[in-house]
Amino acid sequence: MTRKRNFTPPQKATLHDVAAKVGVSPRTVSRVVNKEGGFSEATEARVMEAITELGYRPNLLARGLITNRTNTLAFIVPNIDDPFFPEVAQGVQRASLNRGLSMFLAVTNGDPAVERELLDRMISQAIDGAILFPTPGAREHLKDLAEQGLPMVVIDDVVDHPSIACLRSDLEHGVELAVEHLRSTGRRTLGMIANRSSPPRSRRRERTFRSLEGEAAHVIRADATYDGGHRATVQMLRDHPEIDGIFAYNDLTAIGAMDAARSAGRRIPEDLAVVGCDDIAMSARVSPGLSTIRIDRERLGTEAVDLLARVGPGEGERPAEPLTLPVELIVRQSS
Amino acid sequence: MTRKRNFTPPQKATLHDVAAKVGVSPRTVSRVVNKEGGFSEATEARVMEAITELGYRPNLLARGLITNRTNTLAFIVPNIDDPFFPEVAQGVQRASLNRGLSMFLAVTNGDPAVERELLDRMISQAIDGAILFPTPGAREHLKDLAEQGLPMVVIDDVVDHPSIACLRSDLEHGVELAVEHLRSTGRRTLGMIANRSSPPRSRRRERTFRSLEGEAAHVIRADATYDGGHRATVQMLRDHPEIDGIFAYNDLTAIGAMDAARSAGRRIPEDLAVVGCDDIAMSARVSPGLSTIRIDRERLGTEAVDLLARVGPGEGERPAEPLTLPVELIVRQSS
DNA sequence: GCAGGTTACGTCAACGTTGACGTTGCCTGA
DNA sequence: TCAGGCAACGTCAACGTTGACGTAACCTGC
Repeated sequence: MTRKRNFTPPQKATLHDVAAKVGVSPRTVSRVVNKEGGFSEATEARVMEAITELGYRPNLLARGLITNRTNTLAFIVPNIDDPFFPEVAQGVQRASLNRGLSMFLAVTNGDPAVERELLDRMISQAIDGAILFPTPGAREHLKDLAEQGLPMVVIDDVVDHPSIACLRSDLEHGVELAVEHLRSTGRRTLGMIANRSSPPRSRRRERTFRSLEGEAAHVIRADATYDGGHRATVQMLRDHPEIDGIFAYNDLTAIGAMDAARSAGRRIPEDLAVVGCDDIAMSARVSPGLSTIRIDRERLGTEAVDLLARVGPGEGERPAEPLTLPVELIVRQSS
Repeated sequence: MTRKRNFTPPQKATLHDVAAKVGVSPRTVSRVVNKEGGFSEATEARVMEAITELGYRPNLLARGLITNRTNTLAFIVPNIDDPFFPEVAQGVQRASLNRGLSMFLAVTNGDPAVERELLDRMISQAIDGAILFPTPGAREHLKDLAEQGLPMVVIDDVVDHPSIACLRSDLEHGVELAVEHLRSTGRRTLGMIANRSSPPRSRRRERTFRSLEGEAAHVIRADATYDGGHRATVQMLRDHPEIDGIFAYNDLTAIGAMDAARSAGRRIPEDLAVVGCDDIAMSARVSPGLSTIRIDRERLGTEAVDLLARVGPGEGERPAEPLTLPVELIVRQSS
């Protein structure tokens, strides 16, 4: 392959270049860059000057190769169409920047194989840690990775391993609040739209709902999307027309449910009350406004980064019990 | 600092480990890993076996250090609360994965200093390229970076440099469609809510609107958010009560405008028509449904990655004219 | 006046990989 | 029969940085 590049390849400056310019050894420049100490103020000044003059930037690959740290973390989400995840990502990035970290964001579309592929690649990139909403069936794989020394934070799932920290929203309490609220407004028969692709052992909303509603609980599992909620509701209202209150896995699902219910001729909230979960921005905007369980998404992100730092290298502490963040019931017009 | 780690440090396998196990030189293993050829099938089989057995993964830092490629790109957006950007990000990631690239996502909050900081950091990480919606005043800085050899794609702005490619939606046509549509439904006085923090030379929606409406055009600049739209509308309807049609910078702004207008006692669309821009998912859900100019966000992302590959190393071609993607008018109930 | 310490450096090797180039051994054709 | 070529390796250095260690000069206290 012929190289047709005709402008000067803009050689990046290295420690050596800076050192040569100042007349010291690269090691001394390195010391200045990393503020290790062991240099005079005069030297420091001259080095700093040369650095700005040459536009020197440390090569993080070389540094990472030897220190085994890259100041980089991965944040892995099942999807990005649901505004919930970008908002958590916002929190993750903010907290990362505060700690001098960069964030890789990746989307799995709920596919464990994709998750695996992404994590493998991230490991090759020598990330310092990963924060993720695990896909179903990922537990063993995650333990493998942890075994290889990758610090991780899993959100809304529990994996028992010394270098995996767990972070959760208090969904159990959220579901209680939702059901209690629906009951208190006189609803007699409740249905729930659960998430088809939740990891089986972490169907916490569904489990709590069932425990509150008993054996006859009406639960349909659907995709955690607008369409999933729509379709599930059509079926639910057809099979059990007596249902007059729905708790949905998340707000997108709930909004789909509301639209489906109205198409089926139900008035909201008169004939059917709907409560969602997350409190995405959209929920306050739809009509009628969607009642929901609010999760503090920004905080979820920042806490995840904090936790990750705590399971990271240098900290021998075993991560404590899963950290649980509180939730809040927001009542709007849909219930 | 004392090391209290008590489980075996999970030494990652290297080329040397694999080589030792198989009884060949690391160079041969490298050849197999990279499918360079120059090895027998028997050797390949034994190497592959050892690789899976040891769980060997190439160290991308070491590889990048020598090849100067990391198969990594940065995608930099002004914010992530506006669903528009995550959806573009989705496209970017999908296209990236197809090409074997990883994506760094970063959010600037519209601050040029943050953008600069982020890009600098990315460069230190030796990314292969960057895709970004530039912040105002970033042009010179971007040229600096391009000069240092970073391939870039800027979206919805134009920067003239051989290693910067430009990608745009046909917003001019979009604005024409919107204004034409509002006029054709009988609106007499139009207002526009523009984006306060657009780079001055790329206020394309605003410029087109002004060129269509003439000198007396009613334009207010606001933050490109729900609240920005809300506030701008309050002011606009107070100062110019005769306005009966609004074109907003984006859908979030438009939805804010609708809410503000209704609070001010206007019926939509009877008293005031509103048209947005983007067609985010929310726009079909709000009530009344928001008419808007649809931008194919996924495609924007994938085209950006394609373009980036074309300005990347090895391709001597100067990027052609800015690539322009078509837009589409979606009429709903708000107009 | 000198042991001992401190400050401000320098030297060297190593991190894991690949580019450039060298070296076998076998096959081929005239 | 042997020059020439090719397949299948191996060797060595380099990428840019930092950890470990060495050292010269100077200071300190007694």
